[in-house]
Amino acid sequence: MLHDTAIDLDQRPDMNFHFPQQERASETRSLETLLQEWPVQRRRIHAKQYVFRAGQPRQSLFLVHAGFFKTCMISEDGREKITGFRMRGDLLGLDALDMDSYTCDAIALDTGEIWELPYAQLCNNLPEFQQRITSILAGEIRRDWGWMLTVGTLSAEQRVVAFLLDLGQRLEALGFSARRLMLRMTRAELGNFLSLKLETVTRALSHLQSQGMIEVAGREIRLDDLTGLRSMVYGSAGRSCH
Amino acid sequence: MLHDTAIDLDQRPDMNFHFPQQERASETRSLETLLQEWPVQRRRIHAKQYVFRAGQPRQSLFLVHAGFFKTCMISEDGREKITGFRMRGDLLGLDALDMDSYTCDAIALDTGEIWELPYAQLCNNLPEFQQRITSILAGEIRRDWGWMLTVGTLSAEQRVVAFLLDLGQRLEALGFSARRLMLRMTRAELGNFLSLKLETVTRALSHLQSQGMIEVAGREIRLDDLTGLRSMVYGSAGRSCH
DNA sequence: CGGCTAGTTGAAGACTGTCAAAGCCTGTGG
DNA sequence: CCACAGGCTTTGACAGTCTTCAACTAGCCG
Repeated sequence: MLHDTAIDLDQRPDMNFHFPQQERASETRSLETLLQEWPVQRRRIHAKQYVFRAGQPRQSLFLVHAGFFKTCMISEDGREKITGFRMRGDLLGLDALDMDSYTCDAIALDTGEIWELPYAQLCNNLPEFQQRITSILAGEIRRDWGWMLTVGTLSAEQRVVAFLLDLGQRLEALGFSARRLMLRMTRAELGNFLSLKLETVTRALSHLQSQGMIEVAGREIRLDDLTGLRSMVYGSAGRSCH
Repeated sequence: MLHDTAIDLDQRPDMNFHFPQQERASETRSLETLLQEWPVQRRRIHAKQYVFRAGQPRQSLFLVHAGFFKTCMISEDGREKITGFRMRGDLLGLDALDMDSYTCDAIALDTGEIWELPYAQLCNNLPEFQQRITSILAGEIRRDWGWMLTVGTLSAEQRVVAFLLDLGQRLEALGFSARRLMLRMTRAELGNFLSLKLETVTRALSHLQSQGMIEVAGREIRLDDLTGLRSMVYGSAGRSCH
């Protein structure tokens, strides 16, 4: 296995690796720091388990401590959309802060651990907390807009590349390798997030591999040509979709 | 002209219409109520004028008081994505609350007026304010996710219908007709928001008109068959795109 | 071993994009 | 007042990317 975000929690009791000067990372550290004085409730979660479902009464916010999660919305008529993949340091339930029931599903993609944050309590007692939440919310909006831009203006293959690069970057911020990725989601889930069909994702990965830019072995993906990959997304190459 | 959100501000000095029990509307009212004791700076804006640009130092938050705006992101290589159309009661600059420069552009699509909110000051002096902002941010995330779902899972024509219905609903919440829409954006802008080309938008509108569901006259659009339109989006009809 | 899920690959088809031309509307200027 | 330029919209024909449908393989587990 190339790397592992979730298993062996107990062998690695404190995963406080170096945190690069990333915006997200610094926010996260502060959050975890803030929480050290608070008796947060930890919860172990297994793959395919729901952290919460849309419609359930909202009690808390959840901080991902380990593992890999997806959040997704389902329309009345059954259309589903994954709104994001969440890992250590991410918060689950942000979208429902002002509601009394959750508005999306949060589902574990592998074994993990989440910390339950009593939102109202923390707001009242920790002056910094609300401000921090505001920052995180704004960051989530920027991230969403970034994906709207990516999905709306790039070709299938470019979207896949953008996803791989983003995932690598996020993993790197957590102290893992940015080039050796272990996908925790199926091709269908990845496609759903990128607004592609699973076959298209497969084809994109195969094609990238045939070009020598990545190496694919099921869900293990190695990024061989980072600069090449970046130029596919940020460079002027690619079909002018908009 | 079917209706008008922007012009004749002065003939209509106080547009405090009835506010339905919409989540957004109630938030908005509170905001405007809160602000009555504060000397906000009003600014008149004309079509195509920027409220702010990405990269400019962030000073304030802007509340749209009248007019129609778009917010959009532009990638380094020039790809552009409209992240939303904003009207009375919406806030501009939310995405950059924790940054010291704006991260998107905000551009007026017609004449309007915005109120400049000194964010830091209001946070410090109005206990409710920060909480309200949190709610609005969470609402924005839900809205974004909703559009990600719409754009990611519906066909071109369905997306256009979803947009028209949403716009009608928003206008209704402001006291206007939900069936007589005056589009303030070009076909290209509408297409950009929906991740479609302008020709596709035109074709969708033409086709809907040929089916007798709407009536198109340039940017004036009348929704003739609301239930039919709704069934196109929420019903099980439409190609199974995902 | 059989069944199941996940992934890969191929061929055909569909929706949407691309390119092009023409109509429409507005505002400007003669 | 009309002409004209420029931007926006509409429509058509064609092309292309992505989806759809299908078959096949691989890995996992009872």
